[in-house]
Amino acid sequence: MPELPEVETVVRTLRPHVLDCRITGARLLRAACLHPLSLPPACLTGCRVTAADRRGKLALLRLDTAQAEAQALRATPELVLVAHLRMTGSLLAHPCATAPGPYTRCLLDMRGARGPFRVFFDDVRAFGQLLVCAPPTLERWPFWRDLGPEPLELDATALAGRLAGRRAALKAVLLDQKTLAGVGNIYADESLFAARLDPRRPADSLAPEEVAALLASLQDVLRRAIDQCGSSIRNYRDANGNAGAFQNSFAVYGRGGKPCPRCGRPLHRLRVAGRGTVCCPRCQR
DNA sequence: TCCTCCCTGTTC
DNA sequence: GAACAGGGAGGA
Repeated sequence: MPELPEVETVVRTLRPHVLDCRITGARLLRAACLHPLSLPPACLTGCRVTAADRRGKLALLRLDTAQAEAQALRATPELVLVAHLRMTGSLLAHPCATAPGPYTRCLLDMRGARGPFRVFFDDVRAFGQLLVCAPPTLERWPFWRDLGPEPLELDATALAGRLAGRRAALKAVLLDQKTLAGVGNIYADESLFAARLDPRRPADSLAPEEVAALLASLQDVLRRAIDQCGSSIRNYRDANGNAGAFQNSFAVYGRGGKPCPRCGRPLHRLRVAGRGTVCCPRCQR
């Protein structure tokens, strides 16, 4: 399930493939995977990739339209291709002859200095979405507009401000992309364990030193996960098809019933904010 | 603020 | 053959 570290890894591994390359064709294989605000992917033909970025759990390709085949687009200097991978989405670079698989939802034919190749948007569960649009349209997308700050570019004072007045469970507030952009179930559970905080605590009940501990734990977990190229639970892969390794470092996620790494007592499995949650009732308060 | 739904492969 | 995985939209 691609969260911030997985999307960061996808973007880092995709960037060397696509940067400065031209899109020579685009095929949408499943219409439902296109965001309602999106232009048809075919309009990307002729565009050149100028950047590959990440915002929260979103992967973004920025495109120069100067040589777009669709004449109308040349009035717009830039397009963006936004991919939300949700649960099982992936962006994969393949040789140009590779045929789409059963779960390929969109494919881009590209050409760069090293010749032609393809990028697949694969997604087993079909929860993921693609959005092709001009930057002003992005600002009309409420999810984008309301995204909270990047957790790796935040200080404790700012986090405290974002938790203030939020009476919902701490974990629910961390998963809310308006609070912070990019935290999902894995890294919420792992950082709450590292910070010794009960996921059910009201978010606005944290003392300043607890907020500081939470931010330090979250940033540490995210940085370590990025260093390990993310977590491969089921089918997460980077743009080269390689798995991550951070799943081998989980303290609590997916370890309900197993001994707490800190106190040795069994980890509890519960449901918080409608999500499976693992925590240690003794170590997390 | 919380619940249900979407989607499909895997596990029980 | 049901339960489960879960991010986000939409509704209660």
